[in-house]
Amino acid sequence: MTDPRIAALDRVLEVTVLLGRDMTTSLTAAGLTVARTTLLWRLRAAGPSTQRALADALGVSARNVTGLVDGLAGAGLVTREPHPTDRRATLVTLTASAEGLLAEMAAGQAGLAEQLFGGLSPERLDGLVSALDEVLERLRALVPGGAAS
Amino acid sequence: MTDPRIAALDRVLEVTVLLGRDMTTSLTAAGLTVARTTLLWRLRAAGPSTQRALADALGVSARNVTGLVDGLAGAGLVTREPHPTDRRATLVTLTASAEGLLAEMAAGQAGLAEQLFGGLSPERLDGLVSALDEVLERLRALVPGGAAS
DNA sequence: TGATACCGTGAAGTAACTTCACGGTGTAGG
DNA sequence: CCTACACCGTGAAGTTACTTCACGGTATCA
Repeated sequence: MTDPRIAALDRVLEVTVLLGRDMTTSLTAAGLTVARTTLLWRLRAAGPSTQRALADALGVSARNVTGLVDGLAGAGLVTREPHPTDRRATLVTLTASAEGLLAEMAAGQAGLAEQLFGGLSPERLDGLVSALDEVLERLRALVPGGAAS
Repeated sequence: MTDPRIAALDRVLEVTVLLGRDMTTSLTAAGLTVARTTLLWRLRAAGPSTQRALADALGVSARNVTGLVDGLAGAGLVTREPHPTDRRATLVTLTASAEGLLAEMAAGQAGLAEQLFGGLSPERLDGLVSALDEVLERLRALVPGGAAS
C-alpha cells in the first residue's frame, strides 16, 4: 500500500532522530555537546587547524567557532597556538586529555556499530552500505555543502 | 580493511547530517523551523492536542511547547481552544492554512523520497528497508524514548 | 606603499531548550 | 463538604548554538 520509497525515508528519518538522541545523551553524560564534539572530531581527523578552516569544515560561521573553541579551551581539551607563518590566524590543537577522550569515544562508537549492525549477515550489511552510498551520492548533489569528512 | 559495521554507521551518520541540513534549509525557506514543524506534524497525525500531550509526544518540556505554540499561533498556523472538559488545559488546533502547508510538505517529502530512492531496484530497496527496521529495533531498545510516531 | 582581502573577536540578536516557582483547576479522602 | 494533592500552562531566568555586522590587526599583490 504505502510507497516503499516513502517507507525508506521514514526509516531513515527515525534512525536519524533516535541516533541523534542517543548521541546527545551520551555526550551530555561525558560533559560535552554535539557541536563541540564535532569540532574535536574534525580536529582529530585534520590535525591542528585555523579557526577559519574549522568553520569551513563544519559549515558554520567563523564567529561560532570562536565560541566553541572558547568552551573547549576552558575545559582543557584544546589550546590556541600562534600560527607559525600567519600572525592573523591561531592554530587550534588537541590536548593529550582530548586525544584520550576521543579514543574512548571511538571505542564507544565501534561498540555501538557492533550492537546495531552485528546481527546482520555480511551480505545484508554490504547491501545496506552500498544502498546508503547511492543515496548519499544523490543527497550530496542535492545539498549545497556536500564536502564533509 | 575497515570494519563494515563501522562503515555502515559512518554512512548512516552522514545521511543524518546531510538530511538534517536539507530539511533545515527547506524549512527556513518556508519560514519555519524544525522544532515548530515537528509540532505541526504531530498535530496533523494526532489531531487537536493539549500542550502537555504535545510535550510528551515530542519529548520536550511543557514550557518549551508553550513557546513553540506561541510562535505558530503568531504565524496563524495553530489556534488555542479551550478544552471542553478540563479548564486547566488548552487544545492546540491546526488552522486551514497549516493543513494546506502540511499537504505541500508531504508532497515535497514524497518527491525527496523519489529522488533519493527512485534509482534503487525494488529488491535493493526492500533490503534497505528491512535492514533499517532491524537496526531501528535495536536502536529503540537502546534509547529511552523509543515511542515516536 | 597602498588598496584590498582575510583572520579572529566584541556586540547584539534569534531559536530552542532547561529548571523553578506560581496561580488556577481537577480529583480523591476523610 | 472541603482539604490535600496532583496536574495544566506560563512568567522568570539561564544555557547552548547559531547568525550578522563592525572593527582592528595582518598578509598580499600591484
